[in-house]
Amino acid sequence: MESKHSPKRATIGDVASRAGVSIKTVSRVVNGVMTVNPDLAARVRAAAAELSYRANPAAFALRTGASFRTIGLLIKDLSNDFYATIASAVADVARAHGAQLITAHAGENTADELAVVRDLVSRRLDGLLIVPTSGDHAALAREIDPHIPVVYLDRRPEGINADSVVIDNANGARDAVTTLINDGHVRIAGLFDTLNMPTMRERLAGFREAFAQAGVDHDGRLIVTNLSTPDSAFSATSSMLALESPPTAYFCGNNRSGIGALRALWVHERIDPLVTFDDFELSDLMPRRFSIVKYDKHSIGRLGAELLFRRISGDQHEPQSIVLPTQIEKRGVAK
Amino acid sequence: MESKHSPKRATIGDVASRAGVSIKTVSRVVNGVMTVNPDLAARVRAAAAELSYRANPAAFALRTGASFRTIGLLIKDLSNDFYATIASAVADVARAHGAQLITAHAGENTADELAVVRDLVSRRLDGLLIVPTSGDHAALAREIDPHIPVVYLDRRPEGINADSVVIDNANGARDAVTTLINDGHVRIAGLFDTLNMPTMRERLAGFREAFAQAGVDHDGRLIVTNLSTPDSAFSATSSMLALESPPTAYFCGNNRSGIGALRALWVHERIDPLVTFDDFELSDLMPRRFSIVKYDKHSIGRLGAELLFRRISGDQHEPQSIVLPTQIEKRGVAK
DNA sequence: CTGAAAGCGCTAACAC
DNA sequence: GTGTTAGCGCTTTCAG
Repeated sequence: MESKHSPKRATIGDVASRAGVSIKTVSRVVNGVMTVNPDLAARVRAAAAELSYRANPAAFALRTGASFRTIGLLIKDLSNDFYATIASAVADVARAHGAQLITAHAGENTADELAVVRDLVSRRLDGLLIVPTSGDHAALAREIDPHIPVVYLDRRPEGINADSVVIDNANGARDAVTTLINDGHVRIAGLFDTLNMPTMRERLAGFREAFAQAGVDHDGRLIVTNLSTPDSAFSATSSMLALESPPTAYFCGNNRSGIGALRALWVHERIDPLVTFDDFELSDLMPRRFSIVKYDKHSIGRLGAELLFRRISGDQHEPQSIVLPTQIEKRGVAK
Repeated sequence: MESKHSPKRATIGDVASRAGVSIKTVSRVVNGVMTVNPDLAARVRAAAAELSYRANPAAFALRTGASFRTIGLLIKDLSNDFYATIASAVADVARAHGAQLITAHAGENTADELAVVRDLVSRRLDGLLIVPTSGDHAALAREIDPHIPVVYLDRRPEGINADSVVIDNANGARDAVTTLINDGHVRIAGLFDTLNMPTMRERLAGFREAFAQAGVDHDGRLIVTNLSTPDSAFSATSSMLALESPPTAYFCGNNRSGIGALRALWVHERIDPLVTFDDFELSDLMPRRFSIVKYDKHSIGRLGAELLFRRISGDQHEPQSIVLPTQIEKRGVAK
């Protein structure tokens, strides 16, 4: 993959001979460092412009040992709003530090993810932000050059000591379910995505903890998992509504199941209370009232990137884990 | 066991002396090129692992003239779904070509955008995808190294001859408004964002063209611009509803204004036909029927990136402009 | 204030 | 099959 467009690129030597000066003078002018005779400087600048000279970053980096001022972000998929928001925040922080951001898709399986990490590492980036897809964080860590700082996002790193920024999933779910229990609900449906995701396991754990703390028994048949789309949550909710004694309230582990459940309730003209993890666009316009467990997606990226740049500039403190709090908020409009 | 705080990075020379071979042998093993005595190869690999050796990409690039296998995407903001979808598609194409993607935010003003372009260009990326923010495309083009292929997205490049992928805005708007006219509507509201955006101007032009083609006069007072949020479109629509003779149908230039107008109609319990440019998440769940002018966001990124990689591999054809068609589709659920 | 020469880490020729 | 040497484009001593 070599870009061969037009003739050849001008080097510093070409500029020097065209300007009738030495290479070093060009270097000085280009880098704007040290004083240079204004006459010569002007000649150099003219020559550089005529040849549309651009410094070779590889040569610069090789000689000076400087980095490419680039960090990497490994996420599942940029088309997902959750990851896009994180990437946006990271890109802003990177820019503020004079760096750019490479966003890499982790792909579907662990092997792909490892290959991408390898690629990223081979580029000698200044640092890496990772939202782990595979469960094997140690395998990931093994790929990573010890010289490259890494911050893990959204999943607590397992088996390795590293910086991370995570959401307080268990407590967020527990608090939400507790509000339902306090309102007298016992038959509370729990709709979750696949438990392969650590975040989902934590939310389910919080769900159960709420009952344990309240000393209330919960009917395990009201828990459904592997709901990865609004449609599957719609079906699951519809099925539950057909039960002899249907749930009287709903807790959803993420916005996709929340949206599906909301739609089912709406279609069946039920107004049972529902609380779902995650906010989503237009949640305010949903045609019924419900609650969400909200957190600051943007902060995941921002704080993670700030942690990373602190490491990049030499911070040697013990790795820390930032846990982002959740809030319960009302959404939807009463019709 | 290697130290986690190795002060310096191992070079090929370190590996060579540790393995007791020459530098060249290490190079061969590392690059997997040419046959090497298995014994030596094993020794080299062991030494490389012990020193956790990683090739220096700057030295490699400098020596071989190879690129960093990186393309750039300049967009306004990754937190916007439109751009995130494009970025996602581009990232996938890049990956398929063994490259990674730097996504850069253009910032608020033209100066920022130029600075970012300069940064990107100075990195000698293999190619650049640009969604221009400022109107001055020529100024952008002037910053760009002639060796770097560029593809413009979503806005037709003005004053320069370059590849581009754009949406058929004018025809999409015209067709949509024509359906309303054909249904007998004359007092059709037109809600648009700022006309500083070329896309918005094209959609407004299409709006007007529909009337011209139908030979119908349109009341210009029903056109509102500078609607950048759902809230402002909500207000604008509410005001129109209070007119002596309110509009009987609505056309919205993007999903922001569409959402605001829908909400206003819903609140005021009106069921006048509405068609808006852009799809949006949950459009299927909106509590009333309406139509959208849809196009394939993903294709903007995918086709643009494919065009770019064709240039990168040496395609010298005349620049081409791909115009993506639009479709009118039904959305929302009848209550 | 400017120039000549050395060398960053690596690979491409060419020797052995 | 393996080692030696030169040099990619640049910055950095160190002289002039």
